[in-house]
Amino acid sequence: MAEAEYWLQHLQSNGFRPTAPRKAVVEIITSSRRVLNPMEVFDLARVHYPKLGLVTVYRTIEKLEKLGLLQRVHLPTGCQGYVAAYDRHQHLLICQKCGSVEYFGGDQETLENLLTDVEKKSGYRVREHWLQLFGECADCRELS
Amino acid sequence: MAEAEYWLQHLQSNGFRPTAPRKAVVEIITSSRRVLNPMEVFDLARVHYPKLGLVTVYRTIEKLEKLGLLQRVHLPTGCQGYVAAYDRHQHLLICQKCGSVEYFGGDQETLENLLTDVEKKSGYRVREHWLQLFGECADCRELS
DNA sequence: TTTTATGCAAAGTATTTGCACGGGA
DNA sequence: TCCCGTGCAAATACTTTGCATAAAA
Repeated sequence: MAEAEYWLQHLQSNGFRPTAPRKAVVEIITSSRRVLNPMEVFDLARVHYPKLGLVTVYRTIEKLEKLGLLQRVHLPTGCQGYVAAYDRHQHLLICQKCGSVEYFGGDQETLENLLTDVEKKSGYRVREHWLQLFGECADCRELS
Repeated sequence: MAEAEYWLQHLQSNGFRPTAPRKAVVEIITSSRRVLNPMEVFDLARVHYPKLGLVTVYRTIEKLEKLGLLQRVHLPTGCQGYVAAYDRHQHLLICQKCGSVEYFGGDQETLENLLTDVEKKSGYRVREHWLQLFGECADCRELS
């Protein structure tokens, strides 16, 4: 639970109190390999902290996102999913079977070449990019 | 308005009637260079067809999306935007100033190399991908 | 003791559904 | 005439806000 500890310290050093409800939310999110939406976080965190309110989940997610700890993820099925942000970019690799999410570094140079190429052809100045890949993770491929 | 005609024929050949409300919706969407959400489509289409109801906009969008004519676009600001689908992929180039959207072909080989590289490193089997670029279009760059 | 955080309830917002009427085939 | 499509109203789902109480500093 080291990651959760770190998040709580991060909250604290930004003037937010590391309370029990926030701890419950943070622990669920940091220990999940999947994208979770607010209701899922609520249901999971409530097991450990039954008094938790859904509103607190929303408010905690909002703060974590602003601090850059949490990243919102857009999926074909919905856009209120969140995962721990290990990168500023949405360079995600999402398993369509088990829902697990991971970041990939990829070949930075290849991607930059692609962006430069598009800039030349289109006349755009590219400032940001989202790249998300969907497929089957190694574990799910083994099982099938 | 050739594109709108084509969409209406497409609707018709799939058993849906080319009615006046649908025509109003289709004309707005096919003539827009920007991503539009259902309410924007409603407001714009209503100018030409005042009796239009918002529900019909939702239902028409749903049909157009299923037929593959319309594609839902996820943006940082929201996920209920739609643009004409000229490609199965979300290879979009979006202007952060004027909101205009275009598709880019890019260098297919470069992208495929990138995906293959990620597959090797991660053990994933990649089935789909989304690539969206955000920046400034040529017109907006000129103006600034 | 002071200030922030919480949970409930209520208010907004966005989207979908039920249904009687209207219009295309 | 028949059936699909429409718009209204109501229902539903999701998210935010107001406020009195509770908990942290």
